Amino acid sequence: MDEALQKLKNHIQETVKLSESEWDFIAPHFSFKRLKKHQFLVQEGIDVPNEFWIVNGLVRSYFMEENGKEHILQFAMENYWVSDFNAYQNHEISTLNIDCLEDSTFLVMSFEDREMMCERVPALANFFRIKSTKGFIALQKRVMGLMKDNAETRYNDLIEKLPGLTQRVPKKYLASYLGVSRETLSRFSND
Amino acid sequence: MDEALQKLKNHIQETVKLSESEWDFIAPHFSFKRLKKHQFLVQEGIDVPNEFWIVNGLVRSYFMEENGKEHILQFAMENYWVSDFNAYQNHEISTLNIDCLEDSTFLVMSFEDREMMCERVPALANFFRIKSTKGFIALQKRVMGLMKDNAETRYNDLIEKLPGLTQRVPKKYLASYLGVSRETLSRFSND
DNA sequence: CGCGCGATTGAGTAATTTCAAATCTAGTGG
DNA sequence: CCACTAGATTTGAAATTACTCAATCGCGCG
Repeated sequence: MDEALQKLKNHIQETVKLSESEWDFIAPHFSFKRLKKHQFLVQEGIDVPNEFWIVNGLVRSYFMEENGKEHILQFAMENYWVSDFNAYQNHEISTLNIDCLEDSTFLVMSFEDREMMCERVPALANFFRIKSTKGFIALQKRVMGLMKDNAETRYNDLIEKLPGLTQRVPKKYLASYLGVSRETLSRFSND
Repeated sequence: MDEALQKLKNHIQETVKLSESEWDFIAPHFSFKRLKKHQFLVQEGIDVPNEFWIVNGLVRSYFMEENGKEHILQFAMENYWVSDFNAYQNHEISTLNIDCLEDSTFLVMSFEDREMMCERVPALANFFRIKSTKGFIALQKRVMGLMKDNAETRYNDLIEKLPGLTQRVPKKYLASYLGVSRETLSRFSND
């Protein structure tokens, strides 16, 4: 836990400066969570009072169609912030599932604490502002890829952006993230 | 200009509280810009020192493939913030074009001013933090739509989300936004 | 040893694209 | 105000691409 908090402190300070007193104010509002592979961080149909910073491990967030088809929205690992941000921000029930692809550990922050801390610690508001902006930019690139590139190009971009992911997750998950059937992925992924 | 600034003040205050002195500090850092239909706000290959708040009008941001195909990333109108946020945030040259689909007016803010104002006026940092988060959520819904829905469903969702857009822009632009050919759009859009 | 999950391969099908041509429409200049 | 033209839309048909369904293969683990 203490080690995790120290990592988080470093993570935040890569983006903004935090005084010791600011950090001492913030730190107690995080709790620690440990999950095993296949356990859920967020489940469809349930409230989402928290967002999570991944200390260690690997998760996927995905949604299901009525017919049962799964679509992976994101893979997230060490240093990523994850949640169903729509449900979290707007106090709705989740439409996403987030489960662990590996044993994972998290620091947990509630919505109320986040808003309160952002009011009290401007540097933290700036931190999340910049993080959100970068998240927005990353998603925009994803949309551009979906519109411009075929599945094979998107596959190559993915393994370039997250090398090692291929070794950590079954290919069917990569297909689900890329938006193609496993069969199609299988036909052009030659390794 | 003054009228535009007043509108912006209201817009910001829908999300956060701003004192009069805070507003008086912020307001002078915006400039006013007026463009006619077909003129460009942002152009591919050029620096993007500014982001823009749309006072009035309608723009599209789009990117081009090497082969010349255009893909519309966003339609933006009154009250929207637009820019090539990737280029703007990371001081890169633009990969996007943004042009006016109607005569439009804007309030202009530079990157340096934004960062400086967010440091000095925490409420503004919170404003942009929340705006970014909502933008992220909206984009995520777009990605989900692209993965889950066929073009016809995406079309219906679009005209539901932005009614009136159909009357304001040629259908080929809607097709470009949706990620289908105009011919395909034509075959299911019956009005 | 065999079960089960994941990956691959094949064949047929569905959806969308591309190319081409015809039709319609709105804005411009005379 | 009208005629004209460029742009926008529609329609048809062929070609492409990815999907689904089905069968098989491969491998790790109990």
